[in-house]
Amino acid sequence: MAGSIKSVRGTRDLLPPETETWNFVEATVRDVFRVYHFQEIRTPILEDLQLFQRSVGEETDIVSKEMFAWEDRARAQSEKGQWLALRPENTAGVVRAYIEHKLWERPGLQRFYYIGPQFRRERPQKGRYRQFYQIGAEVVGPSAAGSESPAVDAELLEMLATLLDRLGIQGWSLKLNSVGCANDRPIYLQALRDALKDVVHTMCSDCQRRAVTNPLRVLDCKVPEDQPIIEKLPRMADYLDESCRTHFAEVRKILTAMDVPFTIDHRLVRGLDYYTRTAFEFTHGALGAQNAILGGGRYDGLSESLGGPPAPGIGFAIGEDRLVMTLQESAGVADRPADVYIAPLGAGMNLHAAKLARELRKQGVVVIAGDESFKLKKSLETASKLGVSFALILGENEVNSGQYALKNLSTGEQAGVGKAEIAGIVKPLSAIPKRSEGSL
RNA sequence: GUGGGUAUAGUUCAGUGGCAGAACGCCAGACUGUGGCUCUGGAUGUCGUGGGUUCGACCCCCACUACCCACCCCA
Repeated sequence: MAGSIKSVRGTRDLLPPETETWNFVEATVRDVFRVYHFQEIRTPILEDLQLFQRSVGEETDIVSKEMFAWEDRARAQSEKGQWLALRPENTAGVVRAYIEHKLWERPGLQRFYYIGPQFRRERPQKGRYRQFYQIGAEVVGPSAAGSESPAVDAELLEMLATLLDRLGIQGWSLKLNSVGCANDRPIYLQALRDALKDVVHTMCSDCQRRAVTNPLRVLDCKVPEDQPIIEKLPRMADYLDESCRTHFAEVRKILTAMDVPFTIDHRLVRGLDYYTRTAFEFTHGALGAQNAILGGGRYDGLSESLGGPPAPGIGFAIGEDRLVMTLQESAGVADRPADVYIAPLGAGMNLHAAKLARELRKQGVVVIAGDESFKLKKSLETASKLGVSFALILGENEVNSGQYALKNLSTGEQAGVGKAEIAGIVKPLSAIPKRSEGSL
C-alpha cells in the first residue's frame, strides 16, 4: 500500500501466535521470581535526561549517541523546557524510585523486578531493535540490610539459572568477572593504559580508538590478531583490593555449592559506568552476533551518584526479544485453538448461540461462534481450519429438543448432548489446573 | 555512524526490454443440516519511491527510502 503508515524504524508488531511465547516467558518469570520474593515495580518510560547522564554515564555510547531525548516545552514562559528521554534501560529508574520514595525506610532488602520496553536509537539488526523489551530485577538496600553480601549476588545468579532451565533454554553459559570498585579500578586502569602504550600501535584500528576512549573495551576485542596481545595485558583480578577479592571468592564458592555452572572470564566488561565488583553475562549460541541474552552486575555507588544515600545493589536485564528468539529456535510456535466452535444455523440462531456461548465461557470453555448466515459446510470448514476440536451445531432442532449436536472434528463422531454436559466433553484436561496457563 | 545484501499477490519466492507468474493462503461452488481429501472457478499487485535511457522499463542506469545481515555497541 503506497502512502500507508508503517511501524517506525526499529520497532515491530508482535502478532499471535508469537505473543503466546511472550506470555509464556512472562508468566514463567513471574512464577520463578515470586518464590525469591521479588515484587514487580513499574517505573515511567519517560524520565529526566539527567537521570541517565548521571547513572549510565555521559561518555557511554548509550547516552552519548543512542538516546531518544528532546527538550520538552516549558511550562511557563519564564521557565526553560525540561530535557526528557525515553529510558534506554531500567536500573536507573528503579534506583531513582528507591530514592524518591525513601524505600530504605522499608524493612530489609528491596527486591524488585520489571518487564517493559526500553529504547535505544541504534541501527537495527538481528536481536536488536530500537524499542526492545527487558525483564530485569534489582536488589537494593542499606548495607545494614545485607545488600553488599556476596550471598545476594549468588542468589540472583542462581535464580537466573533456575529461570532459564524452567523456560527450557538449553546450552546457556554464565560468564563471571569482577570489575573492581572505586578503590581499585583507577589503579587497574592506569596499569592497563601503561601496558597498552607500548603495544597499541600494533593492534586493530578499533582498539587504538578504544585505548583512548575506554581502555576496558580493548579486552572485548574479537580481532584474531589482537588476541595474543590481549592475553598478556594485566588482569583486573590481580588488582582487586582485599575486600573485592574476598567478595568475589565468596560468590564463586556459593555458586559452586549450589551447582550453578559458570566460567570466569577475565575479559568480561560492561558498557555502563555504574557497574562495580560482580559482573556477569549469560550467552547463548544461535543468536547471531547478539549472543548475550542477559547481563548485569553490582552497582554499589549508583544511589550516591543520583543524590541518594549509600544503597549498594545488584541487578540484571534480560533481552526478552532475544530470549523469545532462542526459545523459538528449539520449539516452534503453534496457535492455541479454541475448545469449541458454535455453528448457528438459520435465522434467529445468533441469539441462541450468544446465550450458549456465555454459559460455556462462564465454565471456562474457550468458545468461538460463527454466524447464522453461514452455511453449515462453511462453519465446519472454518472450525477445522482453526484447529478447534469440537463443533456444536445450533439450529432449530437443537433449540426445540435441548439436545445439541456436538461433533468431534478429529474423529467425525457426532452425538446429541444436553447443555450441562458440553463443558465436560469439550474442555481439554490440560485446562483444568489453574496455574498452567501459557504452556508451549 | 560504516560496509554488504534485498525490495514482485496476504505469505514464501520465480520471472522476461514487448499482455504480471507459481506454490501456499483467502473467497465461492460441486442438488438446500455435515468439515478435513479431491475437483472447478474467482479475487488480490501503482512489480518499494522518484527520476533517467528507450518506440516501449517490473527488467538497464542514477538517486532516495525501507528491511535484513555484519561492524560498532549492548539486552
